[in-house]
Formats: sequence, C-alpha cells, structure tokens
Amino acid sequence: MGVSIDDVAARAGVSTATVSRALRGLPRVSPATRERVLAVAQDLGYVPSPSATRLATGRTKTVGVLVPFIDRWYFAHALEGIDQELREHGYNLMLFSLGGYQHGQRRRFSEPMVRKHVDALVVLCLGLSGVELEELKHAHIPLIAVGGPVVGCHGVHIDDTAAATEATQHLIDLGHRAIGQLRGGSKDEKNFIVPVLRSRAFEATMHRAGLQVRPEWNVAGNFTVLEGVAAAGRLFDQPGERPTAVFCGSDEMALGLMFEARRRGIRIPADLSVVGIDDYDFSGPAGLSTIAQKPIDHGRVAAQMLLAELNGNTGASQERIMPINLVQRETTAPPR
Amino acid sequence: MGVSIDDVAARAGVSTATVSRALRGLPRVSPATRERVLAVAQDLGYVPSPSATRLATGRTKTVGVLVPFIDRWYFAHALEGIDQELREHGYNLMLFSLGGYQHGQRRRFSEPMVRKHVDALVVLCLGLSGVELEELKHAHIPLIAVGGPVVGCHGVHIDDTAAATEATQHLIDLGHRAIGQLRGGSKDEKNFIVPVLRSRAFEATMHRAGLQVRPEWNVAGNFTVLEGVAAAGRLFDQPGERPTAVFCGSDEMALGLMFEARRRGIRIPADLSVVGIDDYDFSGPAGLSTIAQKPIDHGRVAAQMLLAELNGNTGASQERIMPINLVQRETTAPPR
DNA sequence: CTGTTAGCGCTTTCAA
DNA sequence: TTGAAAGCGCTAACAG
Repeated sequence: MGVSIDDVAARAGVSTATVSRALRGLPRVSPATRERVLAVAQDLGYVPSPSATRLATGRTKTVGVLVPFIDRWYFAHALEGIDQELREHGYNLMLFSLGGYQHGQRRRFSEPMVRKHVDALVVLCLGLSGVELEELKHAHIPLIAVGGPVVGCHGVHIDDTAAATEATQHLIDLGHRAIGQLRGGSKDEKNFIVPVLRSRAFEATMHRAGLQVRPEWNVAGNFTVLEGVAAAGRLFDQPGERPTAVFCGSDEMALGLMFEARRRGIRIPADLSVVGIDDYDFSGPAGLSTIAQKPIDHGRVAAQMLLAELNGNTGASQERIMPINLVQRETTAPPR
Repeated sequence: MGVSIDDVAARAGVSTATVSRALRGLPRVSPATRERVLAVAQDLGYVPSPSATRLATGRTKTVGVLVPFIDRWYFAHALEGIDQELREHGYNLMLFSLGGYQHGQRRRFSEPMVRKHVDALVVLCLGLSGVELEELKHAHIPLIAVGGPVVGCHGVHIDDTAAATEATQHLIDLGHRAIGQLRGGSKDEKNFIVPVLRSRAFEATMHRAGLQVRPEWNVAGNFTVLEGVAAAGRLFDQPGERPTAVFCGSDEMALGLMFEARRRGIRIPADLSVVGIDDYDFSGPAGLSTIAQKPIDHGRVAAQMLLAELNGNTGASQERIMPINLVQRETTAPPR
C-alpha cells in the first residue's frame, strides 16, 4: 500500500537523503537529480508520511483552535479566517471544543490535550484560568487569544469598551435618556470577560452623560437569540415607564428583542430604538443598527502572527486591536 | 523538556516495553509493576508522544471533517455533534475546509490532503466527484457523508424529498393553490444534491396535487438570508398576481423572505404563508413554520459509526435516515 | 552535490 | 510477567 521514501530512492537510484532534499526544495541538489526524483515521486504517487516527519522534526505542522463550543456566529467566522490562512501555508487545523458550559461552568482545559499535537494554539473567546495558562506557557508553544483579551497572553480582538461606548453614545446622541440594557448572563460573564467589558462600558457611558442606569431595565440574555427573546419579555413586563431605547451586548440578543417587540406590537424604532454589537449575518436584512466587526479578519491576523512566530520570527504575536464601525440602519431614531 | 518513555522506564526500574503495556492497560503486567509505573509516569508528568505513537502504530487517533466552508448553521451544529462523540472516545478532530466556492465552483479535494493525517473522514454537505471518491476509496479509510446523500458512500441525513414534500403538502392542505418557491442557486445545486432534491420534491408534490408550478414564482436564493432577501425582492416585483404561499428550501432563505416581506408591508401569514426546512436557531423566535431536523444528532451518529468501524466493526457505517418533523408556528395559515 | 548513519519515541514480536 | 531488539518513515548532521 504505502509507498515510502525508500521506494522513491531506489527507483530514482539515489539515497533517501537526496530524495528528502529534492522533495522539500532544499539546496544542494543538482537540477537533473531533483527533476528525476520529482518525476519518480509523482509517478509512484508518493506522499511523505506526516507521522514520520512529525517524529523526525518535532513539528506537527498543525495549529490547534480551542473553543468553548462551536455554534456561535463569531466562532464560525473566526475559524474560517484561521483556516484560510493556515491552509495557504500548508498547516492543518485541529479543533478542540470544550463542549459548552455544564453546571454554568465550562470544562477545564488541560495542556496534555494539545501537547505535541499542535505547534501553536489559538484560544477563541475563552478566559483561561491562571493554572491553565501556566501549563500552556510551560509547554512553550506560541499562543494567541482571539475574540477578547486574556490576561497574560496576547490577543487579536476589538476594543469592546470602545464598541459598547460608541453604541451607547449613539443612542444618547439621538436624544435618548431612558435606556435599558440587554447584557450577557452569568454563565457568559463568569467564563469570559467580553460581556463584562461591554456591560461596564454601557454603564460608564450612561454615568458620564449624567443618566441613570435603572436596575429593572438591566436584563440578562446569555448572548443568544432565544434568551434574548426571554430577556426582552422580562424587560417589557416591567410595570411603569418603558425605556425608549435598549443597548444590547450582542446582535443576537438584539434580534431576539426585536422579535419579542414585534410580537407585542412595540414598534421599532418608533416606540423603541435598538442597537447591538457585532454585525451578525442577519443584522443587515433585519435593519439593525450596530457596531460592526469582522471576525474573519481576526482569525486571519491571529493565524498570521502564529505562523510568523513558528517561522522563527519571535515576538510576531502581539496585542492587536481590530477596527469597528458604527452602522446605522433602521432600528435607531430619536425618541418621540 | 520532554520526558520520554525511557525516563519513566529508568525511574521505575523496568523496560520501556513494560511501561508501554502498563500505561495502555494491557494484560501481562503484574499489578504491583503497573502501579509503580503509573505512579512514576504521573509523577514525571509523562504524556506519550502522539507522533511516535502514530508512527509506530500507523493510527492517528484523529478523524477528519471535510466541509465546503464553515459558516453555515448546519455545519456548526453537525460539527458540535461529531466533536462531542470523538472527544468522548479520545479522538481528535481535524478540520478541512475547501474555502467556499470560487468561480461558482468549490476547490477540488485531493486525497493527499488527508492521507495519513486521519483514520477516517466525514464529508459534510459535499458532493464528491467520481475521481475524488475513487482516490478516497483507494486510500481505504472509513468514510461517511453527513448532511446529504453522496453516491458511492454511506451517509447520515434526512430524507430531503420527504421533507420538502411534507412542507409543500402542509401549504396545500391549508388550502393554498398559488404557491411559489425559493430554491437554492446554481452554485448550491451544482455542488450538492440536497437543494436539487428539495426543489424537485416541491415540484412533484405540486404536480401530484394538480397545481401549476409557475416559473416566475420560482426564484433562487443561494441558501442564505441575504440572498433570500434579494430573491424575495425579485419574487415580489413580479407584475400581476402574487402567490399566497411560498415554499423555501431552507429556513435561512425563508427568514430573508420574511424580512423583505415586512419591509414591503406584506403581512405574514395574512397575505402570504411561508414554510421552510431546517429549524434554524432563529426560526422559533421568528415564528417560522418549518420541517425540523437535528444536525447535532447527525454528527453524533456519523461519528459513532466511524468509531465502530475503526474498532474493527466492519460494516458499522451504513445509510441512516434521520427523523424530521413538521413544526407549525405562525407563518402558515389558510389563504384569505 | 550526494550518501551514510544516527536518531525521533513509541509499539511489538520473540525470547527468557 | 518482563526484557531485548527490531522497526515505523522520515530528517539531519557529517563525511566524502
């Protein structure tokens, strides 16, 4: 079955070392020899055994991606970017999912999971604990966080504080004073700092503008559409005055709120303005005003840094703040 | 840095062979010895080198997943299921994306891409060409298709014909006669058979009911929300009579159509009934009637079959039709 | 420019 | 029950 380097060497009448050099494009091989080797290899359908190469070189030519779970908009797009960059450079992508949160807590990550399986690791939207990070550093493999800041590790992500501030300020600039918030849930906030950053920035911006943050208008939606619907329900059920606008920590929750608003006959933006963060695939069609980011670019950039690092360019991976921009569509307008 | 099996052997005062046996739980090791080896290994923080194991055994303990691109609802959920199953059994998941369609055609898959990298492969929502399949069979690794039938290869998927038939029949049963279709685009249909199956089943069901399939009510939406919006626009722009209901090949397109309908003041379901297929995350909150499927289960089942096959259970991977069910929500009602 | 020769770190007969 | 030794298929000095 498997045709090995020896077969090629024998057939080409050279040593295995020469075959190895010729096939990898190394110098010190005569053009004639190289050509012959290449022809024979092609002819025999020879493909080097990655297992053998790994063992001999100590490099796996694969990069790991660690995610808390898979089915979220940001992950899929970031993955797409990482994958593209990796594949263009002959690297493989190994996916490590922690399988979501159980008992409100994600599964612990242990370094042996990835040990010797990958040359580098990107940590996607995951807050690593001190010990986890320590293990990883000890393993000495290049590491980069994507999707949010991780202490003790460089990352590629947007400035979430700036994003939430800009979104909130957009509402204030339109003249809104009674503003509610759809924030992440306790699971999100316990496991990752991004929801917290966005939430805090909303509150800081409100205070800075001399506006009150009313606790009863502050509901948790777990960053999903479904929970967003439920959270919106709770918000709308509050007795008394209703906010004229809502800042949502993510577009997914914003969309959920919009569905619930429609069900209740609350008109957007006439009765209620809504702004989100992300620019989810649906946001355009839904007319949702938002702070846009491009996760696919985050993935590409992170992968580039890792690859540079693996090519000996020490210090290639750095903190990198990616661009955001306010996209005003139809869900935000001055209050009436 | 790396502590190897020799270190453990030396420290435990046994041979490497014994360490190997002890650690893998093989018989023919005295309890006392095993215990000592385990303790030493634990103590030294020893983890076997996967590269060495691969080379020695010829098995990689990893399964590959081939996808046309990543950011689609079905893929993320199926991946989640595959990943869960794999990880529970100590297997790793290597992701191979073809990076979408360029020039309307996906990148060609070549067997060397995965050769010796994985023990088995799942092909996700991809129609493999004859040559591609031939290469794969020649590589003798277990193979299974997920998300749609692939000729010459077993698969785990729903009966797409039944799904589209049921959806269409649902509209007919409600009393609709003027029914339009939002189908996949040429890219989808050229690269995968599922869009074609759904489309054909719609037409067959219409004919069977003695209803006319009007070409001008038959628009292409590429299976995405964004394209669904555009396609709906084209449908609504048709002069003359409008259909009273639309069958959509996927929920994503259905949602797109709903956004566009709302924008134009077309009321759903009062003016127009809409049904989709999939039960996308948003479908519940949006109130979309649909034929539900559970891709995460498809992933689990496929992974189970592959693992069984790898455990010597030849013939474990078979054709498996997964359940679907009509979920009637608020977008379908009798015509007025 | 090319060949020889050690490994890389495990697994797996085959003996003991 | 345990050990010795021969690979697995490639890379990387080191000679020539």
